[in-house]
Amino acid sequence: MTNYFKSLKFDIDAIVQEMIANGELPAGLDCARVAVESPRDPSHGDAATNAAMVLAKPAGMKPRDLGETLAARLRTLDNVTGAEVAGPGFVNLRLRDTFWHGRLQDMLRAGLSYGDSDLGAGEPVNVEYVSANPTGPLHVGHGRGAVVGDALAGLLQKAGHAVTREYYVNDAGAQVEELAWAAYGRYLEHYGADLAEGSFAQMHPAPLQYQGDYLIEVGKGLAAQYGKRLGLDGAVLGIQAAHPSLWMEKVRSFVVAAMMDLIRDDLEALGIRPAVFTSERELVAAGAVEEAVKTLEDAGLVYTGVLEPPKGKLPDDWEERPQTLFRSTQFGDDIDRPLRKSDGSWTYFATDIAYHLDKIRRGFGRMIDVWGADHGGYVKRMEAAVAALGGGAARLDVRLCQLVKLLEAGQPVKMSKRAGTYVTLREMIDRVGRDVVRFIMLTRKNDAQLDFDLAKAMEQSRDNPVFYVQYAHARCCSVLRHAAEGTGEAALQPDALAEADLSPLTDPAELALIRQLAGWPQLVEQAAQAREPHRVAFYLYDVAAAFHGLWTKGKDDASLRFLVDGDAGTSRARLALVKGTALVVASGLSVMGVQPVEEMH
RNA sequence: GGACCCGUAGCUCAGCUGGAUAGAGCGCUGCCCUCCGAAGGCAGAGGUCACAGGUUCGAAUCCUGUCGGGUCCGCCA
Repeated sequence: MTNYFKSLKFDIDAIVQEMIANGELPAGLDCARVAVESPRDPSHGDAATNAAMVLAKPAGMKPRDLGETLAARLRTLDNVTGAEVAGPGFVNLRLRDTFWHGRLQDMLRAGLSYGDSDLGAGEPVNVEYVSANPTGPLHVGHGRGAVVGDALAGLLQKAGHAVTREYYVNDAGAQVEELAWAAYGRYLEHYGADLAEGSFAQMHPAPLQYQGDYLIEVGKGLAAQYGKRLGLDGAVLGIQAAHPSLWMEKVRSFVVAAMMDLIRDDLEALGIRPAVFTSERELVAAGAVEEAVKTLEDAGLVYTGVLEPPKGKLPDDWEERPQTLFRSTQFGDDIDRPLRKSDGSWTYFATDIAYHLDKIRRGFGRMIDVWGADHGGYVKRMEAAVAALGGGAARLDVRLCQLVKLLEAGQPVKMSKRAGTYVTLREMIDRVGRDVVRFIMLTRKNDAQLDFDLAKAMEQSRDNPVFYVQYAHARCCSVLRHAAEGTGEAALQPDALAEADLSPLTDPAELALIRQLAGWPQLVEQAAQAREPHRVAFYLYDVAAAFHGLWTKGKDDASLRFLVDGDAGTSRARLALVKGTALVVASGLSVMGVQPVEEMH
């Protein structure tokens, strides 16, 4: 149990049980709301509990009186040097220095796995993120979803869940068909066709939606694979467009594969590799939608009905008509949602229900989807559908990511595809580096808009959290390198340092740093439960601040330097602290998918 | 008209699922380099936590309403 708050809570629970046995407290007290946390103000001690305030009322006692009784018993614990009642009834605990030295040993022995928790109990969780339509390269908004999803997956993994990272390929539907038209157009152009005239324009009179340059490559690729015979099965096509029934299937799968390669490369540049890619098209072809709808029908949750027209601005082509509806209102949605389009085909919602049923069948009772904020209106119905499919046993948790606003030294970057000022995720990564992208994307909670300043991201100052945290790690490494010249590498291994005599660590700033580091296991659990990976970034910033502060103290007071001339014992104890700091920072960064830096340049 | 998110220092944002005197960075004021990296650190000024009610020992946090900003609202995925 590396989360020391939990072990203190355990001690308090034991005391309460003992008091109940003695008749000092009535039986049947609920200790669930008893909490142990670190006080905001360090002068209040090392840990505080609200036990007296929470239990006072059911016990029929005054909080401060109960607090005094608890405090008296807590003082008898080995690690406790003081327990006082304060404020409305807090019991503040002061812990022996050796207790903190023990925590430092914990982290040295655990290494990078310090903070691993069994909270998740190996429960499988499916985390689906990005899932951008395979119609082009990823943009920076996708990047945020990718980073948040991946870090959340890492966090849940650290908290003890069996995590599967997944990407849903939306390779069915009208958009992909439109993409295929564009690719086919590029293919014809490769052979010199003018799309504005002739058969292509007749068959596809509307302007093409997808005009990215990356499709020129796809057109070339089609030509390389099929020559001039694409769609004509042996006959030579020339530059005239053939009926889509002759080529659509081939072009669609070709262009989707090409786009997915593009996207996979973009993700790879961020160090992200989803373990599972699920194809919408394959699900539909396998009859998964019919099956899912039948499941809902059997549960009596599907009916034919007429929806009220939406309030506010009405779509131009609105007409009232009966349609196939899912009773999502029974699960907290505002209105029931349609499963079929007017042409009888399934809505996207229906196929998405099938997809989530597929996840449930693969053994995931818990699913997390990371979506862009523009899908906000879709959350309730999807969570409702999963609740319906799982019969209460399955749960979907959707996390929305707000927009990323791109800045250049404080000025908004105007993004326009036409003007060529559009910044792709890849360009962003090439410019500032993948670790910087990953870290900055986690410096805001997911449901708040994120300002990403390309210039500031590279700045080397405290204003830039990536730099500040990396700098702390680099400083640790620098001290350890320095020390290694005297003692050799072996003596600086974590296991060796864990055996060191840590009693020289008595300065308040040193103990405060250990306290900060020892909070890592608790932070992992709380952030995982809240599904908020950004907390890791803020935590590491605080750790870095504590470390930089301690470092500079050594400037003013030579006796506080990490390496003290002529005092091998103190130096060794402080090296243990430096190593512990490096380990916790590295452990946190690894959850975020960021590589710790050993030297700054 | 409705749903979801946001409103905390001049600016950008944290706030540990209800705890004590609400925190950090930037900016402002004043300090600290013969010394393991000053790419850092210390101190000061700056707040009716949008507003009004409610819940209780206790609210920035939970509930209701109001105001302001964003996203979205059959047959796009």
